[in-house]
Amino acid sequence: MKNYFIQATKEILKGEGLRAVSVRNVADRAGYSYATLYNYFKDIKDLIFECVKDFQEEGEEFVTAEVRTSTHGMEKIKSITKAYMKYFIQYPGIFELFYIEKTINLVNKQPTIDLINTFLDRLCTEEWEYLIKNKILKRKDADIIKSKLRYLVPGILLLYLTRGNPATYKEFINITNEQLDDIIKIK
Amino acid sequence: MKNYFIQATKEILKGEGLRAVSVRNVADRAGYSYATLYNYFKDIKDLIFECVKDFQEEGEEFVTAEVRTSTHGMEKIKSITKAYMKYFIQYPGIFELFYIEKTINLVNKQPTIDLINTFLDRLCTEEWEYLIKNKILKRKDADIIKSKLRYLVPGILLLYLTRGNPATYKEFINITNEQLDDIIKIK
DNA sequence: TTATTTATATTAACATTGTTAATTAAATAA
DNA sequence: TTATTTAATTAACAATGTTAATATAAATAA
Repeated sequence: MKNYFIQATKEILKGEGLRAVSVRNVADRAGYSYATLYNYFKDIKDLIFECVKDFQEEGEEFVTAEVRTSTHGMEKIKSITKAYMKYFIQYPGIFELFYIEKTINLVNKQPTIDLINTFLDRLCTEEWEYLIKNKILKRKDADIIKSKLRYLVPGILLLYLTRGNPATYKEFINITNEQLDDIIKIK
Repeated sequence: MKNYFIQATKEILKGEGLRAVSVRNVADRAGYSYATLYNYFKDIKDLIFECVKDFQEEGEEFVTAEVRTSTHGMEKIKSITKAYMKYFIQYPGIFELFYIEKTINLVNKQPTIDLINTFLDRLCTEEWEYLIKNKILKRKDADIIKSKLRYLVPGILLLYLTRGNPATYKEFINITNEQLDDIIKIK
């Protein structure tokens, strides 16, 4: 039941984006009245944030499919990161939801926020463990790179998606490659 | 005249933040009717974006004051960058305006957007020129560092301000220092 | 100075948002 | 079957942005 509303919200987020999500819009698509929604969600923000978990699973599948052919190594970290970014480029509404939308009750939704904050880290966990196990990298160095990616990746996405910087997708890809190569190369 | 509305908007942005800026709220504070506003601005977004230039000047003054005691060198680039970040931490509403608020008519406001995109670069221009002139750094290396800062800095601010990552201001400062030191050290 | 025109400001109104309270319909328990 | 509980809908309210019609102030022409 809750799920009808969540599915409808997800469709709108992926299609028209965050600003198109309204109580009435969601309810119409779900086939119920807008007031019914309040029997299942505290408010519209609550509903919107319920979508995060689903999108994480979807994003994980997307990334997994994209990097299937990559072989182990630092290059795979790079591939995962690029696939991660590609997912958000494909669905800017999901980027808004993950990184921009103000939560108001940040404390109330901490588990969801934590999920977002560790998303890329989790996608790479397996690969980091491989690299450390095979002595290609020390754990300490891995942590440094992780930390750099954690802030750089949303930064690039933010400027491209909300400020048109760089101006073209091609440049976006070039800059992404440059920056990732620089961070990821073993020193 | 236009200026009354802009001043009012700036006060609200600095105080209560972007979501508190409404046509009626601004007009009340400016001492005029809300409809009067439409004689001077196409819409509310237009008004909001008119504030950017003023905040840039204010931000520049803030940064200049903060780094007054710094001596020339890479450390000064770091100081400028930290002061830049401090300004946004002090006024999260200005960060929203600069990096988050969707413009809708992005093409229409390109000069303003360009202003934002080059803000930090411009604050550092003088110092970069000094470093290159004195052969402390090659222009090419300076450009690489500039590019890294351009994406990293908004990334750190975004995660801290909208996702509470890291959780405390102290950690935020530590991470900022770590990341800046790593980027800025001469290789 | 007075009348007319122009510029400016305000009021009223509408559509769209989120949210809540009152009402109706459906399902379950007696 | 009837009573009670649960779920869904309608109606209503306040706040938002925006526009059109009206009123007022300022400037200009007679």
